[in-house]
Amino acid sequence: MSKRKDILKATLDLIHEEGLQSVTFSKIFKKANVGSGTVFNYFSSKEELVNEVYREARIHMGEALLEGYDSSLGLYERFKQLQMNRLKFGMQSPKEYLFIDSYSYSPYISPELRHMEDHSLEVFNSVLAEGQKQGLIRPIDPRLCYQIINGVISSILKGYFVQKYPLDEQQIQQTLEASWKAISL
Amino acid sequence: MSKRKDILKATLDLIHEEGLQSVTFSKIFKKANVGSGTVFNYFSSKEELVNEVYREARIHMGEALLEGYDSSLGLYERFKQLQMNRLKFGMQSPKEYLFIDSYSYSPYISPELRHMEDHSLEVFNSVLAEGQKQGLIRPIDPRLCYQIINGVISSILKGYFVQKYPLDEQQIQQTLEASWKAISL
Amino acid sequence: MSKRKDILKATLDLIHEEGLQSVTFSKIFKKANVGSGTVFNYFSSKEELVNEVYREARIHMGEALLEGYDSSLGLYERFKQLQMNRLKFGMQSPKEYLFIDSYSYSPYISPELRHMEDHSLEVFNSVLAEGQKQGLIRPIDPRLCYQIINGVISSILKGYFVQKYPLDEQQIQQTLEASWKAISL
Amino acid sequence: MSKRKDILKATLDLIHEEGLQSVTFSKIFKKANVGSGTVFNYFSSKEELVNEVYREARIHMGEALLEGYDSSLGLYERFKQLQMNRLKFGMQSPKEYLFIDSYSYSPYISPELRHMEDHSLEVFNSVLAEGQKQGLIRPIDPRLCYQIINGVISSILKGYFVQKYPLDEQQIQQTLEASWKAISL
DNA sequence: CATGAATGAGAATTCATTCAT
DNA sequence: AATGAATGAATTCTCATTCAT
Repeated sequence: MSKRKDILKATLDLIHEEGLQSVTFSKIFKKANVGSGTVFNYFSSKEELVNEVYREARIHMGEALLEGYDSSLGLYERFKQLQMNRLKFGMQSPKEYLFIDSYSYSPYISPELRHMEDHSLEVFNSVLAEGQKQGLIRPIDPRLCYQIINGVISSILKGYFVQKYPLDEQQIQQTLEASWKAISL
Repeated sequence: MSKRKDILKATLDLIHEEGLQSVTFSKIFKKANVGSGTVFNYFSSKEELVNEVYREARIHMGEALLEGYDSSLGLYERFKQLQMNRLKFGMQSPKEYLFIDSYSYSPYISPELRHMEDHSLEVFNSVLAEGQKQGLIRPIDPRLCYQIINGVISSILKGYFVQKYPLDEQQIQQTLEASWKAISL
Repeated sequence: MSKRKDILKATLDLIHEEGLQSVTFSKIFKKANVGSGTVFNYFSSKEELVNEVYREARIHMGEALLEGYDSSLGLYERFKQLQMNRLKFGMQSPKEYLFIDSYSYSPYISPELRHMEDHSLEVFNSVLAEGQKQGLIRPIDPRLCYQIINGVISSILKGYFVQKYPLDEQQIQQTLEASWKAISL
Repeated sequence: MSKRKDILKATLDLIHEEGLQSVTFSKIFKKANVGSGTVFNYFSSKEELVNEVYREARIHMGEALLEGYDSSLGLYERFKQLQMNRLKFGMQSPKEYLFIDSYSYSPYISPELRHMEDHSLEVFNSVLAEGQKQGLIRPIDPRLCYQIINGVISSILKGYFVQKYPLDEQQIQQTLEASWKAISL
């Protein structure tokens, strides 16, 4: 693995373990096993490094959300696939998921990055729009709609992360169903 | 206003504006208009100060959530009241709401505080339990259930905060309804 | 003596002893006997500190140049007084003199400072102008004229500083005379 | 041009533009368009590199000062030739001239280099000595004498470099004359 | 209580230098 | 020779905290 990747990984790990406010370069050097100067060959400052971690996490999540997505399936199937993908991504990549969830609205992340191109978002919106046209989904502002279903997954995952409860197959199904019921007619 | 309150307010404002990781005492002194030594007459360290901000925000929110709550009302009425209170609190006190939402799981906040007594939580749980007994709410793990309805409000508020959309009366109603549909039978 | 003065003095001493390129904050702290943070309460960066050293040296020299200057004296007397003052200042304050001489044209010193108000310069120019009007001084561009007489003193002092020769009364007189002859008719 | 020359040139340029204290290898690499390792094939350290720049500048100046010097000419002619050469060298090679002028007494330049063989100095001294013997030049300590005439040129050049004034033929003549009058009887 | 100058541990960053290719 | 990624010692600078007034 390249030094660059070592550094990005160590940074994400540290953010997850101790919170962004206590991540220092010194901790990053040690965790990534690189010399102190090395980081600065790749990232000109801590802010840039953290933003790059964010960018890569967003790309990773964007891909995961669309995995196995089949536009020829029925609307509800597609909805469930997308939601399931999000839930699974959160369960499998808790560090990335939490980092994105926590810092998407932080001033530390540059606005350009926050609004980076995101194909999965377009797919989500097209599903919601189609559902509303078909009369399956309630006629709510699509952005509101998106926040609702996203919020259900996000909140469930956070409870899971702090071990409030396990997330077995049944509870996963209940969660997906809840997010569907929340917006469907 | 007392110096103590000046300091707490300045701290919350700064956390909101720049994120906890960029809040320094020096910034707090200036914003609160107090001498640098003054803070230490009230708070023994930065961690204690931030935790106190958290504690007061939690107390404030706890009261707001139960405002006008009437246990003699019907179950759905009570549910709506609680959810409306949460949404309204978020809209009226965005700094406190966001701070609580963002840092409740941060290592910077002491575990005791995180689990501080919270009457509103008990009330929520009793409503959910009663709803499940009455067959109005689906038989899901109550903690899951709580996360779901909480997650809807939280997510809607975050979109509102970044001005994705306004929150007028109609959209508020849609949000509350969505949170109810998500868990009701 | 105030900490601020301690720092300025230590900085000037170090520049004189080792040259600007090897002056570090760490050396300044030790020499000035102050904590490392203290410097930054007074000067926001090394550049600012060095510029302040320059500014104070210029003020000091400006005062010294005009010491005992009497506008009612004859022209040659006044010329000699000014030149003597410069020579004496250099001999008595070699660190300040050399620093000004070496860095007045350095990019490290801000242009505003380089062109700071300087009453002594005006006095010099008025003496030169008057001398030219009276036909005592050759009609050369006054700025050229100023550089010539200044250059004689400066160069003599540098030789003196590296102990090429002593500067006793006779040599001082010869120097002053040389600078006069250089521009007089 | 060889890499070695590229490096020496880039170094001199940087010293001129930003001052020795701000010259870093990284800047040299970029300006000279060589890889970072390349410098160390030619110079074992930064100090050695800078000293080599100094040495070459001194050699260059030494040659320029004696250009067209004809020992069979009259004394004043020879004096003027030498002074003119110095002035012309400064005007044509401001970077080298200023570097020599500024750093000849810096601890960064090795003492051996500072006192390197310099035929032009001997020539100067012989002219001054002869002038004194002939009663054309005042009987001043020859080192003082040398500093005086050198100082006039140096100072005039510095004013010219910061564009205080142009140096056209008339002003050049005035400068040479001034340096002669300063020491002549 | 209120203040702010002083502090020094430690964090961010620079930069000369090495070394494998 | 030429390169440039990697290094870590040295440097600049920050910031929570103390303490005398």
